[in-house]
Amino acid sequence: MAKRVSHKDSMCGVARPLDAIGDWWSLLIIRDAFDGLRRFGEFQKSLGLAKNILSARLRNLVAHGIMDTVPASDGSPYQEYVLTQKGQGLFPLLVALRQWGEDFFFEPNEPHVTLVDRATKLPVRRLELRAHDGRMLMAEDTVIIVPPPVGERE
Amino acid sequence: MAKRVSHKDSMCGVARPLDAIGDWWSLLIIRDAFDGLRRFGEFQKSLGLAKNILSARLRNLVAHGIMDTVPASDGSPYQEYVLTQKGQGLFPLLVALRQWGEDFFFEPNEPHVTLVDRATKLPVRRLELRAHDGRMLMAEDTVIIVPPPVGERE
DNA sequence: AAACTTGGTTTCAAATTAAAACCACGTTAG
DNA sequence: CTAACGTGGTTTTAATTTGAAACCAAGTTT
Repeated sequence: MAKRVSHKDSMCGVARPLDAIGDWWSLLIIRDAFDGLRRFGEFQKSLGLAKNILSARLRNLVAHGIMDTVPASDGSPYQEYVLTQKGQGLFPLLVALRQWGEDFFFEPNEPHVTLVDRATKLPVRRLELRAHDGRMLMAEDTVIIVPPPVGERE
Repeated sequence: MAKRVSHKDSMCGVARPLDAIGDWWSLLIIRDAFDGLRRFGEFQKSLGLAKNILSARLRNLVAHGIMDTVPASDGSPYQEYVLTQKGQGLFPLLVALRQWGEDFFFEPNEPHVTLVDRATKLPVRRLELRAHDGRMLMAEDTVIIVPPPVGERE
């Protein structure tokens, strides 16, 4: 899980994150964490994956600073897994994934769970990419630029 | 790659998409496609992955309707791989991944590539989740709701 | 003290991934 | 015409990962 440093030595801004969460289960674990699950057993029951795999994934997430272990909140002698700030930073990604799923993986009238504003119970807005000045941007309206070589930055 | 139907029979709005793009390489291929790459060889050179794996991934992406093959645009007798509408729908997710990467995978002053508005060359805005009425929402301000059972929807 | 629960680790078979060799087709060079 | 070459793969084979199931340890309940 660690040695995917591609031929280009330093990994780019997309590849680096993927190294931390780029497998099937990790994002599902994180989603469950956002839904309030904290205990090993809860994750396992919710996801139905083998315990050794869950164990490895949680260890990996903790190693990457995405989750953290804390002593159990109730009296029990076990630990719980909670999202760090870094982990919570994945919320928009999860929303993007969900919205894409809604758009393309469900029949027009197929029912599916919805993410709603807790206060109003209304569905959240669609994520949209905007320019600095607020214009909406499509993929074609953007470019990737590489940073100027060191020494040339003011 | 197909048989991950978890214990719960029908997969949720997060798991379904992950079945299509939930591996390390697929998203990198898609990002390269957004960057304008189209040919087998271009992807392989850019990503440095084994040809059989690239072949399998492209086949999978095409099978999921995320990419499509078209006859080569120049005269060459080969085909090219282009993003479908569904594939282009992944742009926000890619932006989310990139922004998260920038936030947590680079040192404060470490240079990294940036996504900018093609027109102004200014960095794009941060993706933000907003309520129906435009309020910004944090993860804790949202809930997942399940659709009402069939027959109870007006 | 026997059984049970929780949270794992170990073992081992099966599936996936990766590297490398091979191959087919069309183009270019001699 | 034929040999070498570039592109876009497939096949073969070995290494790595995954997953199911068994096992285990510590603490709790009966």
